[in-house]
Amino acid sequence: MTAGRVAERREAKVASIVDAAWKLAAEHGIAGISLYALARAVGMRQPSLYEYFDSKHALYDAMFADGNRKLFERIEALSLPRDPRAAVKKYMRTFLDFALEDPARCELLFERHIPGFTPSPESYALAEEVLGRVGTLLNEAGVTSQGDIDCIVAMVGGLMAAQLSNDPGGTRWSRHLNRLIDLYLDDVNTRSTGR
Amino acid sequence: MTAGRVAERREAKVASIVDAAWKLAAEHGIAGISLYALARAVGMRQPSLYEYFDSKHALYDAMFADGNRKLFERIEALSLPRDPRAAVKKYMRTFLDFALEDPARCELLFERHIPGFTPSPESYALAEEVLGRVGTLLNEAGVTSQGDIDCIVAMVGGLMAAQLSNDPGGTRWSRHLNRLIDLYLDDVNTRSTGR
DNA sequence: CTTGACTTCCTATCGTCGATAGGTATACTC
DNA sequence: GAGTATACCTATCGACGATAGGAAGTCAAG
Repeated sequence: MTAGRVAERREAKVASIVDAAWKLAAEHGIAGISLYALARAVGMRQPSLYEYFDSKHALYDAMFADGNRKLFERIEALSLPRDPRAAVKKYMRTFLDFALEDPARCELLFERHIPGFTPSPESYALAEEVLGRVGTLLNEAGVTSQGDIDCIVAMVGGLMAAQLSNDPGGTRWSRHLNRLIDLYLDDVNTRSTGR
Repeated sequence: MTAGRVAERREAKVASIVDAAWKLAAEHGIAGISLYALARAVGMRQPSLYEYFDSKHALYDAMFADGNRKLFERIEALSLPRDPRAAVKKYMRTFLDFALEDPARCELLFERHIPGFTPSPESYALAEEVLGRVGTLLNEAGVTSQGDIDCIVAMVGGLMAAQLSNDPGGTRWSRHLNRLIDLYLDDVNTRSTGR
């Protein structure tokens, strides 16, 4: 597992390229990254990038994995309240804040903004880990059916997309998050304990 | 206003190009349209398209307007029930069905899938007409605050996006539409008639 | 320390794409 | 019938992602 100097140097370089790519994405949108500009940003010529990524999509895949890893870390660092409903709220709020703080990242991770790009199975596994936790958290809050989980996830996604495309940086949609969660969880409760 | 033979021929040609573009979009995705292929599909060479559209974005703009016009027509043809809640449901269902029946169109009209594309004010006005009707319909159903309208629109959008990207052609998310509308309208009701 | 292999970066070039320049034949107008 | 606008063409541009092939630097084995 110990990398060896070569592999270590290589990994560091890959990481620095991905970092530079995020900066360019923030400036020009996720689809606005040009390999020429990216190469110059890390002191290279464009073809040299192919030493580290087989294609532009491979770069996007690395960014996708990187973004999901950051999200996972932030969620890992969370100390969730005991109350399941409060935990769901905190989790979802953390997710929403993360998504909204970088539109370009959001486009890559949560919208299908790059024509033809599909994350590799390894990268997607990271995304599913985050989604899996939503499932268990919701379970603990009394949400057991997949349909209900789907609805809640879709609602949060809807808030995110609307916020991002109509009022980026604002809170016109995101501020409704907690209320919507309460609304839905109350309904689930009513349905399960005799209506 | 009467077109004259030249303008008439021109309009017909523009319409046929837009139609061909929708076909290509259905095949290769909205971003996968190449002007070369589009030109050949209507029996032209690529530069000749510039006789009808100043740029590719102008083509997208025409498609955006065309799509919204089709949506508006379908909504116009609707005979809405007197019951406001039923009317909202029927309207939203019509919208959702329309959105889901052509993923490529959906990407152009309701997601921001083309890097750098923003519809022209004239084209966007068509979209706002559809959105405006949602507002009045919801008003009649007792939803008066902008925040509530935002939430409902976001929820429907969330269902649409989730359905399209995770289960295109299916109903895993879209089938929850009516229930979600009921849930939210009930809540609005509870809030307004003393809680 | 030297040799040979691997790593890392380069220049040159390709094919595709959107876009422009400039020309020509057809169609309409006076 | 002459002049103009329309509608299409060929040729070419510049930007982009990608490939070919080579040169310098790094590193480990003898």
